[in-house]
Amino acid sequence: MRISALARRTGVSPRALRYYEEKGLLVPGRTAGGYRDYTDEHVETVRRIRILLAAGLNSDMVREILPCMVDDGQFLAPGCEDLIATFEREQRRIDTQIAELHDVRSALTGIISAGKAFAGR
DNA sequence: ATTCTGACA
DNA sequence: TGTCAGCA
Repeated sequence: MRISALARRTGVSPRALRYYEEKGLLVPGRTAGGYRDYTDEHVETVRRIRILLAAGLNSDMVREILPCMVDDGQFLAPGCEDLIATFEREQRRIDTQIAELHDVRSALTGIISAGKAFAGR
């Protein structure tokens, strides 16, 4: 199928589909005329890409995890056990990010109270 | 009519 | 990501 068909079947825009290819996430075949040629398998791949992206992972990680996914990521494909370590690093990164957001939040709280004091004069 | 690549008031 | 250009 061509790009517009895959777009309809996945709800993903042709623009995004081409972007996934640019990032090496989705690799379609090419027709003699140079048009991208997708299969039913690609439909499933796009769904997985959406899930991973929605989880906050960047395209580099999606690229490595994609070949390790089975049944929408509930299980890991054999030979991908090493990804667990990567996921744990990801969790630690998220933890530090959460901590940073807490700091920004408190800073805003301070600014807000200062602003109210000013307006209250 | 549709897709492709490249680019961005 | 959208969108427009200039092709095929």
